[in-house]
Amino acid sequence: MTSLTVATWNINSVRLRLESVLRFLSEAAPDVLCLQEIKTEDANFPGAAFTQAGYPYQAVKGMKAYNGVAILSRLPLTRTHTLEVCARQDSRHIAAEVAGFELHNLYVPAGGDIPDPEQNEKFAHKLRFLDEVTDWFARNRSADHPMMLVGDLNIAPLEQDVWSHKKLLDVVSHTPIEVARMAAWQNGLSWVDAVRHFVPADQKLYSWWSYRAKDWDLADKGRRLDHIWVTPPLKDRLHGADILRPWRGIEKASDHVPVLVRLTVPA
DNA sequence: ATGGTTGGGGTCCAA
Repeated sequence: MTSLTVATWNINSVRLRLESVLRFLSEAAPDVLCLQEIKTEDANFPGAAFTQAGYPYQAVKGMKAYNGVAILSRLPLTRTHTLEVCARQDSRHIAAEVAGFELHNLYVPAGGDIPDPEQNEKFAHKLRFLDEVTDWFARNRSADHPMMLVGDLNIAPLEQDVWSHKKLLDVVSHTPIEVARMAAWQNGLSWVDAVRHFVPADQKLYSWWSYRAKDWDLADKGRRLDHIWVTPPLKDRLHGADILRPWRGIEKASDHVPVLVRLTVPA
């Protein structure tokens, strides 16, 4: 058995932050990196730079200006596919087989500001998106299938996944309605929250801090929006997880930081 | 209670 590291990072423009991604690959040395919000068409994805950095296996689903996801890997990626959730071609999902399991990389819609699907079409879309992916996994996969699901899910489900549970109950990303949707999705295939597997639920954990704070680090009003889940066959192979807060403090930082897990895989 | 910042594309939308 050997160890595999899989990381996920909402990069908020892969072209603007290319040098940061390359430094992350060099310093954290993940075997696989899943990116969200690459904000570029496939033709402009800086794939050659990643190949040169030792990540020749790549799966990219981009679009102009918005969204976009990609998987970079040291190991071969096979059976790559994408889902068009809510019949929109908005590049929010890509999946591939790697190291003997199926890896899904997702960027869930943020959902706008008003936490009411009647008044806010973006929030309605977010809820439909969650229902549709839940249904897709229920129909097409089972809990005994070795899978990992990563990405910016734009929901902070636990009380200690936000800086103030009380103050954020009406804030999109932590409302009971979307937290319930996420629980249904997670319970459907008995997905295990791989980060909380190592960190007790009463301990604060954030992966995102707003750009709008005067001092993000001092105020520390974060939320855990970025997640890594595994199905039961991978659960006992997990041996570590990290949320890399220091990446929020670099020059021209993304508002999200990398999240990673380590697991053993057959040699 | 309000407005605060960022990215991409093109003089505004999404987060």
